[in-house]
Amino acid sequence: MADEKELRYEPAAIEEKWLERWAADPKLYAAEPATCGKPKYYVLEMLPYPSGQLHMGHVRNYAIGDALARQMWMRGYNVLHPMGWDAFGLPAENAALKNNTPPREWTLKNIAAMKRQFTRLGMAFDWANEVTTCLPEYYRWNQWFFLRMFEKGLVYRKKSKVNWCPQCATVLANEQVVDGCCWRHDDTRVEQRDLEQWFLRITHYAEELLDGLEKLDGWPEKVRTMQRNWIGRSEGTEVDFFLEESHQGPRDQETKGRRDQETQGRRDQGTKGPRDQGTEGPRIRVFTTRVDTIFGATSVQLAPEHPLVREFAAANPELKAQVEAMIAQQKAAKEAGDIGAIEKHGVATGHFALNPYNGERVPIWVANYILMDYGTGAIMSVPAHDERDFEFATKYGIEIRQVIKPLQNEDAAKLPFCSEEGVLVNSGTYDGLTCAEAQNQLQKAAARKGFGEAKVIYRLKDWGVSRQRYWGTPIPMMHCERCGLVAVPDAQLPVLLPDQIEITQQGGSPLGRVPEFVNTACPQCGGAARRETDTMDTFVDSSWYFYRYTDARNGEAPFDSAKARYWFPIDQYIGGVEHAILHLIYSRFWTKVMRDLGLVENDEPARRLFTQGMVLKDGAKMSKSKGNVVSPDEMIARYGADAARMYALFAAPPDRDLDWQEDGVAGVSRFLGRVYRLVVKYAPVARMAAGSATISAGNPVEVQLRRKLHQTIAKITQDFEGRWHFNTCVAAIMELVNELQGADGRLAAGEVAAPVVRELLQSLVLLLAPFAPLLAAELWEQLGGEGAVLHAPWPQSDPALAKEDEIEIPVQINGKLVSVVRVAAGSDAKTIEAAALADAKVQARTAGKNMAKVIVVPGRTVNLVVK
RNA sequence: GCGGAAGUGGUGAAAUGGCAAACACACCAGCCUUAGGAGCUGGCGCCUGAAAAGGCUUGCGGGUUCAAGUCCCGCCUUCCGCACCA
Repeated sequence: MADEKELRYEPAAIEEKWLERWAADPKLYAAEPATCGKPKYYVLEMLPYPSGQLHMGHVRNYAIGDALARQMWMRGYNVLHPMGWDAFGLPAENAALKNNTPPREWTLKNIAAMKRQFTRLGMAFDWANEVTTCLPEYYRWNQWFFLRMFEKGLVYRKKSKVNWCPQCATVLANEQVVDGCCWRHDDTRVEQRDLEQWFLRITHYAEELLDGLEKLDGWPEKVRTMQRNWIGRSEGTEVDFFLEESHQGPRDQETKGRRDQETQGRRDQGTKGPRDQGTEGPRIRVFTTRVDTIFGATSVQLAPEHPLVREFAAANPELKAQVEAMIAQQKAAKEAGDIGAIEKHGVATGHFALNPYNGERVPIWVANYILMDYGTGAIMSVPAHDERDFEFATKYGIEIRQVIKPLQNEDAAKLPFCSEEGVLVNSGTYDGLTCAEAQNQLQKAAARKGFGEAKVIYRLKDWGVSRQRYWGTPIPMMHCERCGLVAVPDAQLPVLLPDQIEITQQGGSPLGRVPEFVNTACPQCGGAARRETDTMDTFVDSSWYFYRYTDARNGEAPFDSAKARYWFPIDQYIGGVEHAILHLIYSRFWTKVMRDLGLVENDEPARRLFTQGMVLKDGAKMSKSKGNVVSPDEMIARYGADAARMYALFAAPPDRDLDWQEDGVAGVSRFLGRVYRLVVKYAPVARMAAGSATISAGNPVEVQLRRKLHQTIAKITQDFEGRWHFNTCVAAIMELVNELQGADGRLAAGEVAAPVVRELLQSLVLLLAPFAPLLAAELWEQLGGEGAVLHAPWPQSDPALAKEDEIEIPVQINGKLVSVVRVAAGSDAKTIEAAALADAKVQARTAGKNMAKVIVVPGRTVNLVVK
């Protein structure tokens, strides 16, 4: 036996030794071809942005995935566990500005640095299929997909209001705007500008993206809910209100509007149908989910940007000024991020519209709470049955007419009444119908008479992919003076991003300032053409990178469909919840497009999704400005990679936020030291048993130690399959080690047979391997284990050995714990009851009392109900 | 406002409706020593008590149950997402 005093756990020495060996064996983590005969398992962690430094969030994310990948290898799966770099994006340009380093150089340098960190952490990645999104061999396929989508009509160009960050000098997606500020610059307000933009028609798949969520039961409910809300499906009706032709000049709008309602409102309903007036004339289309309340519509409200408003304003300078003020105020509020807090207000236009169902004349207003980019940008206002309309009508004295009577509490008919639990009143021939019936009939009537239809609308918008930036995938289109918009032919791909470029802080696209890039020949007519200078949103890169991992060196296609068919869907995807909506919805969209192109067969990219919690320090997100950043390099230098990784798994369940405490890392490192000394101390005994030595029945120490071992195996194996509470897995390993250490004297005295020692120590090391792979590799070798620990079979729990033969049963009297009795495991209720009643403490407390009831839960508890 | 998650010792946390606080961190006491950021042993929820012992305890208030941290109802707090979505 080695002298324990001389044994010191030196993580640096052990880890470096094994990292060197692994580096010499690049095939170690390589995925095997489909023909290998093993079941496949694709485990994927979200790829990092190459900022130059891994942070603790990465360490945690990749420690989780690495543990899973390693365990699956040990369980005999063909594992694909790749890694890559989300390498396009703004920081590279910002760095270029700051340090005068070209983005490409800066990015590649960062990648090299982070790859070293990954390697130093002992991550089991298959680098043979590394993907770097900023290289032409990757981004050419972004362009290729863009062209395929263009052919399928999924790409279009539209002038639209965009969020503009003056700091980035670029367009932001809605989702990149946080509280009215840029997501990267939370002190910079986003402005609204009008630009020609490229869009991907993700809304084409809105329904499928929504329905597909039902089947994604391996995804967290939270993520599914967020996506559901993001898609925002809404069933309703579009209805045309007819525009009354008599245009009138400006006047006292408020009082006039009010008087009109009073006289009009009492008019017999339905006498003046849509056929009588204005069927052919101009209309205002509104969207409503409550067409059943249409007889209560006492005004029509338009968004300030509505085209009709512009028309009205053209002839009415006063209105024009008011609307412009409204738009300016809205814009200011949006930029300040307190839209929503803004008070509802509006202006009557002096024009009137006719309710298509009864011809009732209602005033047309412009209101600041109507959104141009949702629905039709116009609503019918029903103050009696909508809270916002109620607030507005109250403020301006617009009539509030109840047309739905509640089914319950009819007396307490407090307005606004917004529930659909009611029947129609004041609604002509529709009186008495339930809301649902009325909606149905009113829709049919509208369709029949040609002034409306049932309609489903979505909150989800098409994906604006244009960016006026340099460091991104060039959009493969050109503008020919003669032919117009022309797609770059496949044969000319990739459209290369020029290397020589001056990065400045000026607005507009940097590519526009590179004549060699911009000036080109039209592939159709050969004449002069200008290349599109927008580049693609980096979410494009991350929407399909995981397919490329299956075939990353393919020069003929984005990937080989046969390979994708084998590996997809991803069995387990792991990443931060901050990507719950954007990245994950775009990825799902891309998968569906690829399926429709015939490239893949799966409908969804990932079967299971896991979102890990954040890593905090002192209860706050780590950030440079707070000065609370913990560097992985420092942790590795002090405690070793194994300790840093294992702490990340031990400190909290993986789905919860984790507060990084260095003392905790030190504790894990001390624990690994105990394991190291224990295993090394008895390794010679274990090695003695090598070969065919069998384990005999065993003495009590052996039985007890093996029991603990097999219980631990069972617990950890189960956790990998279900809950993923790796914190309790590590705790279980600690308990096992504590038990072994407690038996140190017996082990030293040779009371435990060598084959048992071998079983105990080898199994311990195997259980440790997913969490502390470097130490496990060393100890596996010391124990004389065969081959790489990575491919050693995962230990099997023998239930017969794990079983306790005596258990403790708590005894309660009236639900209060009184005593504990020991019985043989598996005892029946009668035996347990007898043991409980025989207990001295129990007898003392029940003496002379009436036993009303005895509840025995075998293996669990006894509860005596005593009066 | 709407939706979701969470609230347990000094700290991170554990607990298929069945002994609350496993496993650690910190702290306290002791041992060892070629003095280390080492190792080993023991203690450690709160209150009363010298002790023995007893009582209390999972954000608050109710409820279901023989039995509730766990299930149900209401409330409070924190965090996250959405937010004038017609």
